[in-house]
Amino acid sequence: MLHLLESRIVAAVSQHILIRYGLSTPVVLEQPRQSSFGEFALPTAFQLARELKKAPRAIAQELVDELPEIEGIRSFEVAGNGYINLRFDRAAFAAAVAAPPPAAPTGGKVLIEHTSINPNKAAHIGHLRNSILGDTFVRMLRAAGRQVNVQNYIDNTGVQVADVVVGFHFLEGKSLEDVRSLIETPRFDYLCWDLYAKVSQRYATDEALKAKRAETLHAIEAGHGVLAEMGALVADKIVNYHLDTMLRLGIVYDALPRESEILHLHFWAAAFELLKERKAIYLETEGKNKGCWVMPGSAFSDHREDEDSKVIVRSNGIVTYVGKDIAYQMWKFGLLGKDFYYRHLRTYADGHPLYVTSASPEGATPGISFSGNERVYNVIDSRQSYLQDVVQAGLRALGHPKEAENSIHFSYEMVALTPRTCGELGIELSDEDRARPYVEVSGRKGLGVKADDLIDKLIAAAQREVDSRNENEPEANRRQVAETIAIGALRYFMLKFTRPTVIAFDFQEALSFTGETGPYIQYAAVRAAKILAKAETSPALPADLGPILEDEELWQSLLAAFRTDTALALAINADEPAHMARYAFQLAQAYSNFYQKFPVLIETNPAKRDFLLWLTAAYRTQLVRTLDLLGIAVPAFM
RNA sequence: GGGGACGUAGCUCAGUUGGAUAGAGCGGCCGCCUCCUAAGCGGCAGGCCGGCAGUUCGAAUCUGCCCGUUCCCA
Repeated sequence: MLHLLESRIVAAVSQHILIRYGLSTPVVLEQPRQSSFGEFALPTAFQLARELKKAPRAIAQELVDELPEIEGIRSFEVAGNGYINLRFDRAAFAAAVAAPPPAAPTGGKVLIEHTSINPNKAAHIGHLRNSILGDTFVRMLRAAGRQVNVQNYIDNTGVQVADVVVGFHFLEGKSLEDVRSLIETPRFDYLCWDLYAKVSQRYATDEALKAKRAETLHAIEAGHGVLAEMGALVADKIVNYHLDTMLRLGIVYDALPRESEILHLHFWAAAFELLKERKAIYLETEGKNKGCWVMPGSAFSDHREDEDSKVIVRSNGIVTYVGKDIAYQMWKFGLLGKDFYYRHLRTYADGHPLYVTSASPEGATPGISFSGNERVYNVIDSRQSYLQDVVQAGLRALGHPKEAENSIHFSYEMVALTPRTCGELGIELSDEDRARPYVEVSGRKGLGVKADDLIDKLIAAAQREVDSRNENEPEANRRQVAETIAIGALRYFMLKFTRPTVIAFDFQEALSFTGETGPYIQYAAVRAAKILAKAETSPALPADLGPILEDEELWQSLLAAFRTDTALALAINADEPAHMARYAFQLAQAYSNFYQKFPVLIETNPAKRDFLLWLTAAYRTQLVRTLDLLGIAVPAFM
């Protein structure tokens, strides 16, 4: 609604400036710093001042005198040294906001790929940031009417899986049958976590073991033999663990594209031919990269010379990860001329299916494709930005500038640990590390906080709070509420930081449920629900709003309740879920203020009571909706 | 050596794309439950927006050069 009014103002003012001054200055609307200044401010006079060579204030006065009437706006006035402040027609705004128009679907297919954890060990907090960011952005885009598919890429044939197989087979002498029974034991993913760390450490001193690594990797890539079977068993089982962990956070997927199918369906071979044909890569004939197929450095970076070329195919004929990534990215846009087969893997509780890729039509569901997207978001941490640049350059060199433009590296900084938290976890730090602001999580060193452990710890902390406040509620309900609060706390914590900010993870901070946290926002929604449940009447807007809305505080409360669409548009435009999280907190703050100042149920003026109840319902709706965008549910009680 | 990100209150971070008196949470101090849930609300204290120069009517925001932290590529 607010959004609609904004575009109406922008259109009217731009039109006026074009006619009056013959200028097509972009009109910007701001929210005034002080609410007493009005609902919107136009800094347009400042922008015009330069071109018109007149004082901003004089231009502002001219505009105010001459601007036509705009539906929904009560007044314009000059303020400060040239601002134009706008005030709404309050009753009209309330009436319009009570009956909002439905959002229309827009745009083509969008693909978001997130999570993409190596299937060789349990997920950790760094992975949680990835998944929560990706999932939240999916929710935001869908709410804005976009058609979004969600993928979780599975590198089931990579070195990390190979390392765990090396551990089982060569270090511990386990047979295929041993592993087959081992994967059914509880917390197999934790067992792999430790084994992976152990193998990684061992490589440093054990050359013989390290030699087994390449052998194992080749066997897994080829896809047959005992080592390959063992790798498949491990990877499939760990993927299941990851899916379950993410499901605890309400995160689901549409498809799991796997590296094994990218290999077996020869995606790279098709891409290689195209890259050669379009001269995107060339065969190096001298220097250190002699015999390699390389992409010139100038193709992917303004600051690089051609000598800084990136090797795509090594001189021994082995393709690098970037090469395979280019092929895969081409598939995402439907530029490869190849597709996977898709096999049904599981059905989520809401009935929506999850597919995994397959190399043959046997057992596949016909008529499905996740290829051919218009826009692709890859949620990957910022350490990969160099490689993502190369992938993007690959598309450009192949003659697909539009697809390169629509390849978005949705990057974010890592989650590290504070030295204090390392201490709490019993991780020994060097003096050098202790002096650092944060310590990087490392799977190789087994250094990190496992996702499920963190979730369990959060639930336990929430459970203590819930139990102490709600003795009379049945235990099952209290458990349910504790889980909802824990997930709310975790998701909000991961979302409150903007993407380029390194999160120095600290248990004390993450376990806090007061202040700027998920539970604070949930609490606001619960309080509103309680009032609505206790009220005898159902909320309805009273006929005569005039006198009620003259109360400045009430008017500000009403305004604050209806900024969701504007906030969503801004957050999507900035590719920044943190903006949405921030808005959710501000909405909850606005409601908490309203709650404190205006006791609804004891209000004696009937019209005012109706209005307060109606506004409570409005806040409740907006809070639930905004929290849903963040993937946070509202508990039944708190 | 080259490139990216960051530097804002004691701590952790926002800052709507260059606008009015720089904000929030935590921590500290003071206050508010006879009244819809105190996981809440109000108040106070706390700032050379890393430094210097420049662009602009106007800079935390843009440009250049330094200093510091960090990631990546060699």
